[in-house]
Amino acid sequence: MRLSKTLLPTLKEDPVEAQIVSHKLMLRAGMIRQLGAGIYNWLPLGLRVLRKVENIVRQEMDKAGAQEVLMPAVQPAELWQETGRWEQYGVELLRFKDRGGRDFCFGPTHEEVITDLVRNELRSYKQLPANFYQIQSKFRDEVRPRFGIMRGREFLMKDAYSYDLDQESLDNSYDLMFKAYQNIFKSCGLSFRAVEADTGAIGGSDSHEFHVLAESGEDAIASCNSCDYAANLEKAEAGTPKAIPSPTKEQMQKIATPEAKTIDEVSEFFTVTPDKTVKSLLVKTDEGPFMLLLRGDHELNEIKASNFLDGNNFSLLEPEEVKNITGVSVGSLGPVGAKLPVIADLSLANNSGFICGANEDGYHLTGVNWERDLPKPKFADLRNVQVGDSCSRCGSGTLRLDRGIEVGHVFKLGDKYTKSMGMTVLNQLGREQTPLMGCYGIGVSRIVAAAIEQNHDDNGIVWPISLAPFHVEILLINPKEEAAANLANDIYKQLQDSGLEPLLDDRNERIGVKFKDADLIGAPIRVVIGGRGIKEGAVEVQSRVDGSSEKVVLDKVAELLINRAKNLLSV
RNA sequence: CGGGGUGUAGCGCAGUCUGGUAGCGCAUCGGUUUUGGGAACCGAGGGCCGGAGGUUCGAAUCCUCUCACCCCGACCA
Repeated sequence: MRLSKTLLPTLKEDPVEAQIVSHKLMLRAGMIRQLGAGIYNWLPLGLRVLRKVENIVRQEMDKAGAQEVLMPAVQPAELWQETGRWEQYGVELLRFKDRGGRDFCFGPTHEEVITDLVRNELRSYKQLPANFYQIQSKFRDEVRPRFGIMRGREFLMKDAYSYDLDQESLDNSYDLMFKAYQNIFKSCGLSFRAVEADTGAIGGSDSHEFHVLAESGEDAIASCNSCDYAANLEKAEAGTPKAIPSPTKEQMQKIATPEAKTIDEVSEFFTVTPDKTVKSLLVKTDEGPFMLLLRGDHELNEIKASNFLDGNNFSLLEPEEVKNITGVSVGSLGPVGAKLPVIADLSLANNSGFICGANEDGYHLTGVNWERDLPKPKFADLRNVQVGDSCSRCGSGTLRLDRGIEVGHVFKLGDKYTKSMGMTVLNQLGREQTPLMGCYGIGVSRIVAAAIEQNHDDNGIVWPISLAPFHVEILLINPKEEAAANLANDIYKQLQDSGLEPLLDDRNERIGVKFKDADLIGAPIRVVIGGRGIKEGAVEVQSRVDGSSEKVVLDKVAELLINRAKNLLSV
């Protein structure tokens, strides 16, 4: 591609609306432009990268035996009503009516559409297992779109849906996808991690997320330093920490603590570390209010709590509600004498002599013991794991926390959709049987942003070659110098003929501008061609990755560039 | 949905408090000189000052309503 004939509007300054590196760089490098909140135009440079990701995904999906289809973006409400999701899905589902007043939505996902298709077309167990995928624009009316295409409302997604006759076959299909995903992210040149995940409202048994590790990630990932356990913080199981025994066999005492409300204040008041204290939180579900107990230095995991309580509409109570229900302020709540059902985190099971609120404003209890001072409550894993916690899987390792960007998610859905939509096939016995389903998503457009988060420096993007919009950039210092221009054109053509994608900066710009833009755009290899080099009989080949450069004699340049690019591509 | 902020040239902003029909830098176009890390000079074009209504002799500026976008929080297959 010749830069003189390409829309590549680079920006010198950081756009004010961009918060994270990838968003800034995508705007500055002229890859995208915003049209509305969470909605973006893809310019030529950005589209080239997007297509690279798409093709990698397509190749691996095909290799794994999935069949590509293309479903409509616009879907009739009837399908969603069949599975009940028309009501359940909430505000993120963009709904609208057609001319005749019929309800439609812009698809945020396609379980209903694909299941409708296959229930009409698949009749026999002989047609299973089957896996269909598409690469398509989705729309989710995010409450708060942000970070450019990282969390946009319209985005490009690869979604795949598998159908199997039984659990064993589903496990196998899931495994195939899991491996395909590893190949995909590896091919994209990303540093990633597969982690166990909560299945959320979509339901199902097993679920893994694939995360690109990056500081700007919106998710926290816990992983063990000894075994291969890794999980989203939402899901990560807490091991049981060592009991914190009471320093003395003291009796329970009520102490006036007029100024101490928060855990920090209470710990300071009693001059103990926060892990000697217990915090009491009030939550509610449809079933009513509950009191949850956590060690003072621990944090509530609302997903675990919500799953354990098994009610809908889980939420923390507001301070005013707490006061209304218990007659006590938030800062003095405690389990002794509490009239609500109490559930305590596992880490408290063996503790004794702890400090907690006295259920009376301005007072705390010290030296509290289970059974002696209050009945033993139910125990459950309610907290977020912390750095340094022992691993619940292997018991010997400890956990670390990293930030991750979720770029893929695989689920075993079971019969949730096939059953509600009445999909059956005939089995070996000639009986109707409801197949089991799996679904597998990849955020194609998000991968572009994630790749930049992981591959950039102060000057711009440093593409892994598999995603690079161009393999080699040729910087022609002065297009008016005929010898240099001829050489540049000649190299350009040779690169193209060898199947590579070169970018020729043949603009009538000063070399400084070209260098700056080349840094931004981030082609892995570049070559600088000017009159001086031609006179010396050698031009400079540079690496965007490590900034190294070397002089190469003129008649070897094209060959060297081709070999170098192909080497990088084959790794 | 709650809180905060911003809308003035393609981009970044000043002007708004204190009303007199708009300015700076970058970018763009023409010219001259330059040409190995974001050039210099000369000249030029480009604005329903987010929108609607109101106050006023007169509104980017004051008032009312509205729309859009950004940030924090809540929420989140």
